[in-house]
Amino acid sequence: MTGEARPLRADAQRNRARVLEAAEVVLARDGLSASMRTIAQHAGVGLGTIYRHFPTQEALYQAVIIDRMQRLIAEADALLAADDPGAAFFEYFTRIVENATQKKTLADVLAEADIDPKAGMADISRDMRDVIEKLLIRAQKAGAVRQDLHMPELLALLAATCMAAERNQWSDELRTRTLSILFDGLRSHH
Amino acid sequence: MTGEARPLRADAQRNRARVLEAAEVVLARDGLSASMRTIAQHAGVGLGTIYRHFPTQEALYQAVIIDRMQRLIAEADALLAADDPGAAFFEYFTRIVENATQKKTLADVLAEADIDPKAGMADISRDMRDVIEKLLIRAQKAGAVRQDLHMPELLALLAATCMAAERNQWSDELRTRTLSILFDGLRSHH
Amino acid sequence: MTGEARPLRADAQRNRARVLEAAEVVLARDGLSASMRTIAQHAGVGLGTIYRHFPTQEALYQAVIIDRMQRLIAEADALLAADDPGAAFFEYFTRIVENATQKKTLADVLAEADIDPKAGMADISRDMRDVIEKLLIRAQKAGAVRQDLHMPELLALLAATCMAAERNQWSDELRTRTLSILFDGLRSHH
Amino acid sequence: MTGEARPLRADAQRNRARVLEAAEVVLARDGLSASMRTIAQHAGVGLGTIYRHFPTQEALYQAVIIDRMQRLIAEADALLAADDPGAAFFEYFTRIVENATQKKTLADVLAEADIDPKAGMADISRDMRDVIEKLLIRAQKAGAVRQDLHMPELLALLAATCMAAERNQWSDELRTRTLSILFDGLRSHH
DNA sequence: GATGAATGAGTGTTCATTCAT
DNA sequence: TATGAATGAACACTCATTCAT
Repeated sequence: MTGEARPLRADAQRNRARVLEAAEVVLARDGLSASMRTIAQHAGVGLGTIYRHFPTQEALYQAVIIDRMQRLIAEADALLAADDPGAAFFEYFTRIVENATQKKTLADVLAEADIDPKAGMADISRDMRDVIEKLLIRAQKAGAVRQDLHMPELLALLAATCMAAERNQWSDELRTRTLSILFDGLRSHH
Repeated sequence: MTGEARPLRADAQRNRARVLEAAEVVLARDGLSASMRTIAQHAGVGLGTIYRHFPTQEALYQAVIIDRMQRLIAEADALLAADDPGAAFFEYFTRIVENATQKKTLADVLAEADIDPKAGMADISRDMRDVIEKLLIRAQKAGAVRQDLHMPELLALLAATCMAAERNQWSDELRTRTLSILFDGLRSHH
Repeated sequence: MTGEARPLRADAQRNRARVLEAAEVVLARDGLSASMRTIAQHAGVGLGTIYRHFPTQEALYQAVIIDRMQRLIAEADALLAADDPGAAFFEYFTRIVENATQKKTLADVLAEADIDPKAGMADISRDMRDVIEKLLIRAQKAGAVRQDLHMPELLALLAATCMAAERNQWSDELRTRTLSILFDGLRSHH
Repeated sequence: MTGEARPLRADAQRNRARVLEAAEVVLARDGLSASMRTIAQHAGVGLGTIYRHFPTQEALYQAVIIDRMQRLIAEADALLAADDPGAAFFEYFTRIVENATQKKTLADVLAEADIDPKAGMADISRDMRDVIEKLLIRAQKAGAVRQDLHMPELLALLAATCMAAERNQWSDELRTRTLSILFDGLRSHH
């Protein structure tokens, strides 16, 4: 009833979080060959504990991705209110790619954002898509982004960049240089 | 060393080719979950035959990729002699992405072209890299591509586009639109 | 022994009964693949509560069986005082088989009644045996059942019929017809 | 090429037989809790070898049962040509129950013979059924078995007896006595 | 050289049981 | 006392790889 209350439930929440975190780390390290057993060890919990929180390996993976997308989507709010719509747009693009570089596994979802609205992923994908679309429209209205850029190719480029950044562990410098080139293609040619 | 002719050699070559081809098809269809047995069945050979030619699953996959890269590299020759160096450069970029869309599995290697020169892949990756570099330099000299575009970011963008095209099965239209945007970023701003 | 009343004892008894009932239902439905968790859910109690009352899955199953045997044994009392000992004997046999058809899981114990006096089962099995024996002797004295029928083969036939009825879910008609044949074998040939 | 030829194939056949035999033994000993690993160890083969021959645990179990039924069905041929149809009928019934006592696991199928024609079991069950029906009809024509005995109750009684004999490991004496009683019920009352 | 039977480590998943709350 | 979160042994099954034929 107080701030510190409900210790049992708290422990469970804590384990859930530990599993999620471990899954993120192990997935980043081992890729798709990560095993549930390894994740359990990494999280310092029993194998069964994972299954208490996530009924399936796939469910766990989805939860990892959803978790990260939620955080990313939350970051967009501030940018949607930013003074410079163009800067906001490019910053968010950059932020997403940075995130992929660090954490991996995001790309797959972004990849499917425009394509495969599977299971519980559908909603969150749509949310991400919507947020990106809003930033795009604002930036276009401000004349910072070319008018003939539409969502399909924007998502395609975003997904592509994330995948490569994640897979090849782009350095900060490479990311900067690469995005700089890419952004030149997205900007208005007055 | 032997007095006899080598009719079997022809058969062996044939089997090797059959396995390679089957591996390409099955990898494209089943992705990483493709099994050696499936490939053997598809090739119409015994499981052991695969192992005679390729010591390891990984070796087979590498061979598939090398095979495709060789063909892609060969395609570059004509373009290196083309009249319009800019068009040649963009055409080759497009060609590689098309290839990824159709056949899958290429992206991974391209991805690593600038990074992970593992095993026998090193040489062919370097060849590919060289060919691309030559096309780039010609195009830059002709003023068709910006001077400040260097190999790392070019390869990064190429890898990114291939991965996404392969994974998300870009339609012809999406590929055209996406590359059009991207190419605007690569071009010279006079 | 304590100075306090025991209102909780009533709750405990109630939970024990609920678990027992749920176990019967779930065992009938799911057979041996029934899980403790399912039973707990069905009973509307926590998993731990089952273990408070029954230390082991096996103990619970035994309790279910003992419970049912007790009820069956109780039914025998009236028949032991019945006017027609022959009818009483055959009716009880029939009743037991009917019970097996409806509820499942009884057969296994009956099966072991003459054989495996394990754990707390021993007593109740003996009670059941005694009651059957009494009915048999009365029926034999009344000339309704052949003299050379002894307990081992009677129990064997009873167990056999229960198992099959339970496993194959005999219809009422099949049970009637089958027992009719069987009973002809048990009757006296004058 | 001679009687001893084809060693490779022979080995495979041999392993299949070994697995089948081991499965029979282990199933008899451990019941349904028998594990594939245990069977493999018992057979002296690797775990994968079982799966080479039987795609599924269920498939293996079915194969065990089918194997035994085939042998039993083969035994019926001689009896179908016997001089005394009544004796032949009762002998076959006895033979099947004996078999169940020794080997276990047969009962389940017999149980389902009249009921659940699942998968590849259907044919062999039908064969068994047919053979029993032929023996029954001959015995009825010879006046040795009551006319009003029909297949459903005959199969029910056979299944029942097999189950109990198998589960409770009837001694020879118990089997003789029990069947003797039962057969009195099957015979004609002139 | 070609075959495919054999192998067993490894995987995802279930479930009886324990114990902190 | 009741709860259900945690545990991990156990299971069916897959698949890269080896090797006898």
